[in-house]
Amino acid sequence: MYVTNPTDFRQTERTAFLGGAAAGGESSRTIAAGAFLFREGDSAQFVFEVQTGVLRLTRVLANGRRQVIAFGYPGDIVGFPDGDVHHADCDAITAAQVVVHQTAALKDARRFPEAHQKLLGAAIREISAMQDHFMTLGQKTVTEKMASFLLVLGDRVGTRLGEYTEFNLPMCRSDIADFLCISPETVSRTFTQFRRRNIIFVDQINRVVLLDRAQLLELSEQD
Amino acid sequence: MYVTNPTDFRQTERTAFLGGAAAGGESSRTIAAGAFLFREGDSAQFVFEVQTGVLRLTRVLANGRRQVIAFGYPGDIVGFPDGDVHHADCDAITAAQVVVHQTAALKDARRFPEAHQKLLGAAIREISAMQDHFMTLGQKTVTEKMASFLLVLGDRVGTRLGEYTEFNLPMCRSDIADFLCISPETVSRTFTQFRRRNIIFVDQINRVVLLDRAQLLELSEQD
DNA sequence: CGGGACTTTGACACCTCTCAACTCTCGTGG
DNA sequence: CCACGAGAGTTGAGAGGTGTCAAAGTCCCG
Repeated sequence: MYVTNPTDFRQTERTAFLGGAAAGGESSRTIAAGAFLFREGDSAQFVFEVQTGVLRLTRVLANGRRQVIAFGYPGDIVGFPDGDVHHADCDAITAAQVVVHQTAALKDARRFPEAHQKLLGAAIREISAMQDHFMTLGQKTVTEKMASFLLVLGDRVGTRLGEYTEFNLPMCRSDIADFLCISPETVSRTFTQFRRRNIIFVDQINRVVLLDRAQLLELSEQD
Repeated sequence: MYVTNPTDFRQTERTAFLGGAAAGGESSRTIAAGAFLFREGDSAQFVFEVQTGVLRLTRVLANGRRQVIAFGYPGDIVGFPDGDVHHADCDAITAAQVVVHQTAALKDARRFPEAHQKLLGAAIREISAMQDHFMTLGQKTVTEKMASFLLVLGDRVGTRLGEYTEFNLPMCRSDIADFLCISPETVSRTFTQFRRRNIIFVDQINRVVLLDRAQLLELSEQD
């Protein structure tokens, strides 16, 4: 999950990544909240398709600064290897279920054309989404980043409440901060600012209602 | 080409992307300096492997802000589509030669297992490099970004001059700025700072000699 | 009720951007 | 051969957004 223009995700394939056929030896797996799916440096034997729950991909710089590279929502693929190892940590923000797929399929298009095909599709969509995320990280102000983030989540996981959209924020403020490359304090300040302007409503700390989608859209691309 | 830890590129496959066999209908093509290979919105019929020269991938935000997503150096693949279209502009900074490969191969693993295989490999390496670039954009100061950038270029395209490394910077200052998400003035100031500290030597405006690689390395990861 | 983690809020500093002027390079044309 | 202009790069001054540090508030859970 990257912060992109909301429209981008409408093209995204949401169907189960692996069909019924055992194309490469997939199986299912459950991860408890807080548990790690893999860690940086682990041998990359599998890639994972998120079915339920939310995952978190992170990397840590030598000096301790942390980057949240992506959130893994249902439909996302996580675990594309760097060579033969994972080069990010992946843990579960909420309890999650994933489909496990052997990376062997990555290396043998002849034996697993079906799985291979879909993995390449997923990889290309990932590249596309990451390029969008570059725009967000590099060219946007804090307000624009937060507005984009809320819009994307609303579109991907929101439920309609009349003319409003409501959704959960399972990740903590500092996860959002490290994802958008800003400080947790600034995340908090921006939430407050949005609340004061009646753009969002936050009843519980991780439950958000988008009250004014139009204004959010404007804020997400303002000059 | 992304700004990553120099070590990452040693793993990168440098061999020609397409073997001798006509696996998907490739051909070669020359691009003049300044000419466009494709533009955002163009139907994505081909992906390209850079053989010689340097390409530039850019996107423009609605308000005119520009992001240089990547530089395409020999060995890089550019043009992974977003759906059926390109979602970035690509033009040549210097005259360049590319191998043209039909995107049909992206969609048919059965007919083009060889090409498909290599494309997936390239895509996965691309994802890996982009994740590194996130670290650079989000977590690094201007000095760290510039130091990382110079180190990567030195490793990828530098020639040894005794204990020094020399290379060309075919892109202009504002390209570097838009790639690293900083202002051109700041790029210039950082060059000056590096020159004054005898870390680099700049004889012509786009010819750089790394005098003190150790210090650059330190600057690229300082806390 | 107490402790701890997370969040919010405030004050302040500083890094980087913006704006502006100046310099340098290079190509053109008198 | 020199003057000129255009574009890129450099340098400086000032402003502002965001980070840092610190303290207070909130929530959850034992």
